[in-house]
Amino acid sequence: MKKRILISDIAKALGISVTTVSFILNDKAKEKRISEALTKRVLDYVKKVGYKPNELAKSLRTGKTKILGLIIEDISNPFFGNIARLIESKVYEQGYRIIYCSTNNDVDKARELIQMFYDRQVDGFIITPSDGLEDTVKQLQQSNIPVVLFDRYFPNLETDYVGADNFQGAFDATNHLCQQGYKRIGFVSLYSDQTQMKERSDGYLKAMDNNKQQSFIQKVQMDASDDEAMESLKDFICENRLDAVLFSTNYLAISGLKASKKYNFAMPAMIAFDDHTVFKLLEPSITVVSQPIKEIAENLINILLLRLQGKIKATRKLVLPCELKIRESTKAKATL
Amino acid sequence: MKKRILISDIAKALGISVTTVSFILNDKAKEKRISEALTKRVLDYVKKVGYKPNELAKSLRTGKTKILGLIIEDISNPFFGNIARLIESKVYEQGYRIIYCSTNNDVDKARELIQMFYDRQVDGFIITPSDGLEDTVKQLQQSNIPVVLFDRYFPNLETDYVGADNFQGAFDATNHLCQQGYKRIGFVSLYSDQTQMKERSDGYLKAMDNNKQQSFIQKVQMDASDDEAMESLKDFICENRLDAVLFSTNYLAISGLKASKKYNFAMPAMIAFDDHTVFKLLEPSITVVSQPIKEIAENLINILLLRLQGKIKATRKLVLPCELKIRESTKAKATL
DNA sequence: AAATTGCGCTAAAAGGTTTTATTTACTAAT
DNA sequence: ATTAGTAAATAAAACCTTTTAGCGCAATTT
Repeated sequence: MKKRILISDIAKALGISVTTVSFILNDKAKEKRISEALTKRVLDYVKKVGYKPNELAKSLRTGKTKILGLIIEDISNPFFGNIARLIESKVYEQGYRIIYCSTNNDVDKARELIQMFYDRQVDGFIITPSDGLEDTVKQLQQSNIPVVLFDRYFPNLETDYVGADNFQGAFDATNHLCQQGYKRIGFVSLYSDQTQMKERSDGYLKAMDNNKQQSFIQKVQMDASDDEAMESLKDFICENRLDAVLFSTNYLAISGLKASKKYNFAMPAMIAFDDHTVFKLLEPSITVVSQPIKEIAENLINILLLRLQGKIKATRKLVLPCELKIRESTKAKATL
Repeated sequence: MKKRILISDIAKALGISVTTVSFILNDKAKEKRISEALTKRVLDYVKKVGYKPNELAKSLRTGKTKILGLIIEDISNPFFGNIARLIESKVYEQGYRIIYCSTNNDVDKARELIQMFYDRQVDGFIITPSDGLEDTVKQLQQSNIPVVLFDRYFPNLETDYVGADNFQGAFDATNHLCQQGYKRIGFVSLYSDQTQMKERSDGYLKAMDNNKQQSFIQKVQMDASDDEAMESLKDFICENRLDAVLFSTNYLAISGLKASKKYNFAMPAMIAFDDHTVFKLLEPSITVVSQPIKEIAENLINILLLRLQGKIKATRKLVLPCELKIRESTKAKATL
């Protein structure tokens, strides 16, 4: 690791040209009809001295960096953290690297990050777009740089996308609550136009309609503090005398649980969207709608890699099924 | 964002040389005695056309990438996830970017990642070193590239380091358990030579000695599956009839909690090292030794930046105090 | 009058690759 | 004996910056 050795050093040492070495190193020996003897000689020498090409110079010349930009909402949320980890290792096997950043749902920050990654010439993007990022994504597409969205998308923009079946997930969860005999089932969501929220909301409403039940919906500001969220959740649950709640995200569910502790009211039956370590451990354990994290990560990478290789033209939208993991928090309501 | 504009385009458009533009863009206008009029003219034009230099070319020339490598144990552990997020935003303000990767405590992977980052010419490293990484870190130092370790360090290697006062944290926690009247206090750790584990273990032992109590120690294999960990924890707690346990990491504590649920035994009084969302929510809530995450992140960055600017020579080792957050899991034991 | 200094700017090298276009030295065919 | 063709390798351009060294001129100093 002491002093970097260059391709020209190798050429000099072996008494051949830089070009030849480069061809051999880039697996173009056959194509360029370099003799097998020389190929072997070069390869052996390169291995012996441990030469590693300067990736910067390589990227400058080729225009490819082999780095992908991952723009997610919040790396400290286990849902995103786990996806990030899976993506990271998947991509790693393919010789690509990840640069990631969290936007915390701030459009301006998202725009800045994307610009920064663009300046660094990442080869492609995986983005959980925040509200208002449509233009930026469009610009990327126009610059001909592959983008795959996940978790949510823009209805008016043709993009690759991988996500869970939010409608079905919320629908199943709500149905499950109905079947268990709950009568006053609330839904907690965010003030946001993001598609995944809309879909979950639609799933809840559809199931409520099917079961001929009155619906209760509470939205929380995206930038609300934990305390604000807790207070409004307390009011929502208590004032409406809800006997069950579907939370549209795991952190909303956690705010709800904290609220029940802080304000000392009994949490009714509940289901959270997205699993979390907490939920299995609590007493009672919490029923969740679980997204297929692994499949999401795999498909994101696959689609992005295919794009990078120019192997697909039409945009791909992939919607993967959620799984309802039934735990103790939704046991059947004692019938009167 | 359509077609990249180059510095030469600007020079041509304004009828001046590339050099001049470069000087102005790099704040060397005064130093190089470029006239104010011209400086302004260039700056205005650059802003107008939205020119952004090609960072690759810049890095190739200067040898600086303004990218820092962050090598952590596991991005999906909230302790590391939170540190990563804090580091990310801190560093961002200073014009640096982060590339991160998780090692999952695998030395070989760690070595490979570091090599990869080195090849990409990151300007500096922040590393949670896994066992056996000493040589690699030493090589980096010899290559004159700044490295700051955190969470753990190598006693025989002079390096910058930021971490928590693990000894004191474990000592205080153990003392607290003693004061609450517990008599059979166990300590759960890992088979690992990492310093933070040793220090926590020492803190526990010292406190037990001071209180003239028998100590119980159980170690878990680092690569143990969740089930294996759970089983050995069950045995440890039940067979020794422990009335209190200090867990040396948050995920060990979580395994313990899962075990108590799975094997249906009552979890005795407990304290976990490192906080976790779960712990506040559980019934009873869990007392923790909490590391000063924010201070750790800030100091890591500060030290690394000072190094990068060549402003410090002597190595800095910073040990920050932990805080014992007392919750319900360690209420006083009913005296007989 | 000659030498030095200061000013405002620039040509060209350097950084380390990949890739295009070409050369050289053969062999085979006319 | 010349031409054509091909295998094996290479020189040089290109990628886009930063930075070194220096130019031409006017003003000042010796």
